Parts: sequence; C-alpha cells; structure tokens
Amino acid sequence: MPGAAGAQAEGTAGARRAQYDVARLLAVAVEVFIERGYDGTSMEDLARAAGISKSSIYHHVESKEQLLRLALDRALDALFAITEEEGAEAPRAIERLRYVIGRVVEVLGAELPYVTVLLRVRGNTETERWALERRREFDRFVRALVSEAAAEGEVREDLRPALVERLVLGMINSITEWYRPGRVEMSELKATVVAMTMGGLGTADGRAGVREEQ
Amino acid sequence: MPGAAGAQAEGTAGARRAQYDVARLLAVAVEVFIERGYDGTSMEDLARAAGISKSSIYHHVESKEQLLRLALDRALDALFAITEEEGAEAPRAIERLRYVIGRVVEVLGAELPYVTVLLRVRGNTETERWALERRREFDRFVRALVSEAAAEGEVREDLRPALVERLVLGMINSITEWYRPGRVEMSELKATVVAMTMGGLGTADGRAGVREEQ
DNA sequence: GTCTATAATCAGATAGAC
DNA sequence: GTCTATCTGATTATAGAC
Repeated sequence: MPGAAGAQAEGTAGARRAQYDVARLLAVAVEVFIERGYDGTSMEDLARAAGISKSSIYHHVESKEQLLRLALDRALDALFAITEEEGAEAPRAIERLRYVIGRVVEVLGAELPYVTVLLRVRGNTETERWALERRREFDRFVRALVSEAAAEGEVREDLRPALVERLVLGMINSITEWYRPGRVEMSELKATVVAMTMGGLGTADGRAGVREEQ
Repeated sequence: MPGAAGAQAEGTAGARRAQYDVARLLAVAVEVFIERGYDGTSMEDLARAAGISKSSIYHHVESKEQLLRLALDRALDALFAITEEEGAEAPRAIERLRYVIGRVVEVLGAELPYVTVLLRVRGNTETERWALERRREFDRFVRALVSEAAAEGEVREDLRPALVERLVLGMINSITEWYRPGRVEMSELKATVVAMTMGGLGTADGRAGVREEQ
C-alpha cells in the first residue's frame, strides 16, 4: 500500500474517506473479535480489517485489551440501563420480569456486536473477570425478579427460580449466535421469546400473568 | 465409550504416575480449552496442565488442532446417536420433540466438556467449519421435529418453527455455561428444561401434548 | 514415553519519519 | 493520523538423547 490509503486531503467536498476515531475503530475491532475470537485476533488482523497499519491503531488505543474493555463497557451499560427503566417498576413481579425479558432481547439486538463480545468473555484477564462480575450482577437482578414472581404465585412451583433465570437468560443470550438485523423482525423475535419463556410453546393459552401483547 | 479416559492408574499398588494415552491427554486438553479458550491455549499451557513436556504431547497427537478435532468428534457422535434412539421414533412429533429435548440435555451433561468445546467453535479453521456444518445438520433435525409438531397442531401457530428450534436449542446449549455435575441434579435440570420449553413457566398446566413426566 | 534444546514463525508493542 | 522498520518475547513444532 504505497501511501494511497493515508492520502486524506481534506477541506474538499470530494469523497474523502473518514479517518478513524476510537468509536469507529472499536466498531471494526468488535466485528473481527466476533469473527475470529478475541484471542484469535492479532493486531495485524485488526489493522487489515481497518485498512490502516498496526502502529496507527496504537495511536488511538493503548492495547488490544483496551479495545475489549471499551466493547464490554458499552454492552454492560446498555444492559444495566434496563434496570432503571419505568417498566422495571411495575407492581407485579411477573410483569416486571416480562418487561425485562423483552427489553433484554431488544438491547441485545440494538447492541448486538458489543453484547456478543461480552457473552464470549471467559475470564482470562483482569478486564474479563471484571466484566464477568458485572454480568453476574445483572443475572442476580433477573433472578430476584423470578423469585419475587414465584413468591407471588406466578411461577410453577416445581421450577427453581435460579434454574429458570439461567435458562431464560441462556435462551436470550443464545440469540447472539444467529440473529442478524433484517433477517428476522425484532418485534417477532421479542414476542416469540416472551411467549416461550412466559407461556411455553404449547397450543393452550390463558396462563396467569400472561397478556398477549404486541 | 463413557469412562474410557480413566483406563490407567491401576494394576500395581505402587504410586506410579499414570502415563498418558490419547484419551487421557484429550480429557486434560479439553478442560484447558474450556478454561482459556482454544486460541488462548498454548501447547505450554497444555503441557503444564498435563504435567508433561510440550514435546511429549507431540508424541501422542500431531498438533493442537488434532486435539480439537478429537473433542469435536466425540461431542457430535454423542448428539447424533440420539437421532437413532427408540424414543425419537414415537408416533406424534411433539412426543419425539419432547424426547429429543430431554436427551440432548442428558447428553450435554454426560459429555459436558466435549460438548462445551463444540459449542464454542467459531469456524476459524477447516476443522471448525466441518464441526459447524455437522452441528447445523443436527439443528435441522430438531427443526424438522418442531415443524412436524406444528403441522400436527401441537405448537402455537404464532410461533415460527425455525425460531422455536433456535431458542430451544439455545436454552439447552447455554447449560454448558454453568452446569457442573453434582451441584444440580440432572433429573431436575432435564425436567425443568422440558417443562419450560413445552409448557412455559406459567402456573397453569394441562397443555396439549404435555404429560407431567419425572 | 519422556526429556532438553532449539528452530522458525508470529505476536503485541514501540521508534521515529512524514 | 498514518506510515515503515524493528524490538522482544511467546508460540508451534522438531531434533535427538535417555
């Protein structure tokens, strides 16, 4: 690449390529992390995907790990924001749970690449362990909702709340494995997840705490 | 071939260290792959975990990738075996689906480390892409069951079979993220997954195609 | 079946010019 | 803001002795 890539003469109204800032670089990096795995991604891979040199990346971020940290932050902030929303304050726990389940699906779709990276973190580094701990905190928030709903008699009593929480979030999280915006409507996906988690896939309906919304 | 890994460590009463064969080495390797990720695992890591030197590993296997291939083979063989079992031949599709869902949970528990490695494969190498393709074949088998059950009127008609298949398998697969034998009874886990996927977590029951087993 | 030593390559990161 | 060139250390794999 003899110089051509870096030839950003600006000021003109021509089709000049946008230069990188951290956010743009992060967006590219996250796609590569997803495709090749974080450990399987070399700085050379990132440079190639971004169309700049390795050392240019170091102009924007301190390390590969910082890119990971930025991605995890964004995903976790989006998830925790749900806990502050109005719908998470409904009077009945089963309604709060239904709301949160639907919103987690939506956030997952809206922040797909960042959440995908979050869900693949295994705890190799300090950064990853910190992200895992914040994730567990969110899991506990959902588990509390299930427990409260159970205490209010809205959950089959042969189902342990901790298991229900893990399986429901597991179902939702698995969406990152295949969902691509446009191929499935988010509204249908959300409705299906809510229907399956709240009412199962059986043909009968009219279950306690279940309104057919959307 | 369950338990084949523990074939050593008997015979003489002496405290001699069991030497390695491929199966034992694979069992160790798979644990490290899970802990650190396949790409994040160096041959040095494997050697340390196995308590032998790097070059001794090369005595047993040709490469790190071969260890991965052996792990993936074992997991996939266990899953496909389900499709040949009697229960997968029940007259009604909803019953076959219920049987397969329960069995996949059980196989996942019985072959936990190998299935865990399988589910984390991303397609970086030819070996991984081959494993992904076999996995998709199994997914299609489950999807066909859902479609048949829908055709027999046993699935809520507002739920698309392809989405149901993905979400159900996603829920089951997520179990590898937290399940450890002994901490939760497999029978309870299986019953919970079957109950949630077939009937949801609502308090009402008596849904079509649902018997309360276990 | 295991070891030490080492080859060959590739990784993350830095220096300094333009 | 980007580049080329390079450092340093880690990684996969091999050679050959015991």
